[in-house]
Amino acid sequence: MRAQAILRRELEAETLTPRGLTINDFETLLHLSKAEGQRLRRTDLVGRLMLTPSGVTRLLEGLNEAGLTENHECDGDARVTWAQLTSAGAETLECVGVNHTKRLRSLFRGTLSEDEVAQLSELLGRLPGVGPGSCAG
Amino acid sequence: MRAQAILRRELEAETLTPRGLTINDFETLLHLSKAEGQRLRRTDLVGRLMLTPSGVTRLLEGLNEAGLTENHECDGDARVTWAQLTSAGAETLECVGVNHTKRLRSLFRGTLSEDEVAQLSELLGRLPGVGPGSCAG
DNA sequence: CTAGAGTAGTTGAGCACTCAAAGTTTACCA
DNA sequence: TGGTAAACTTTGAGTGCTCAACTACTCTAG
Repeated sequence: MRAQAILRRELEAETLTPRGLTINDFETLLHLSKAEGQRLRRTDLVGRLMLTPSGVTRLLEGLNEAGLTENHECDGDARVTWAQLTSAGAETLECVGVNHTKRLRSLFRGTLSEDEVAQLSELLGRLPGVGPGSCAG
Repeated sequence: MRAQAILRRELEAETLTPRGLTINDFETLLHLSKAEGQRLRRTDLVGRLMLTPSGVTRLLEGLNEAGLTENHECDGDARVTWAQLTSAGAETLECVGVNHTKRLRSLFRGTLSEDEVAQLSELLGRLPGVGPGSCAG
């Protein structure tokens, strides 16, 4: 638990904070960019980011304000509002993402081999309440 | 990173929150109980809990208020104030600790074998910025 | 013995999140 | 068809932490 806290902080400071982004901001952009139509419902993000619904509301608030995402109504279900990646969002994701994943990899390389990373990922993935694919590497 | 977040929340809700404790409260008590004289300096806790000095100040504020720890001056260095475990603190640690570690173990058992836990711990321990012994098992 | 650097700790402001409660829309079933 | 349960989301209040700036003490070198 502690390991993650410090690693997270380090990564965040490295490339994200200078652009005013948090890890969850970054991962939101990442998830959106991978999603069909580059958009996701709030509930989808709740699952993917492991936040509460209100947490997602606040997160998107900031992202919308920064122009990196947009709200879109859903025809057919007035309850849901899509979070849609804007071109500005895709752009900053590209800039940040390259540095971020580069930094991430370089942190793991040297201490952990390719196999060990896979092993770690497998073990972590088997922990209760945690499905696979919750890692943004 | 996500794995830890949800695991932490689950464990916290299980046995800690009912007593008004957070994970860090618990770990503070644990570290104090293991320390010589059952007391530690603020700086020691900064290292052990991976918090900032101000975080530790706030943490101890609550623990002191609850009567689980006490401040003690240090003869010989007026800068430091010890965080001292009280008997009430030791008592609640005992009550909570049993359930907490029991719950922790049962979460790991079934999904991870003894060897795998050791393996996971070893891999995690090699991550940069993370010394050994940062796990409160 | 004094100036500077270093160490220990606190404080105020702010942030990212949580919980509980609510509003709104949709689905299901008698 | 109407009523109730469920799904999706927001809001207000509160929490645990961080950062930056600060005070207070101690050590070391000249």
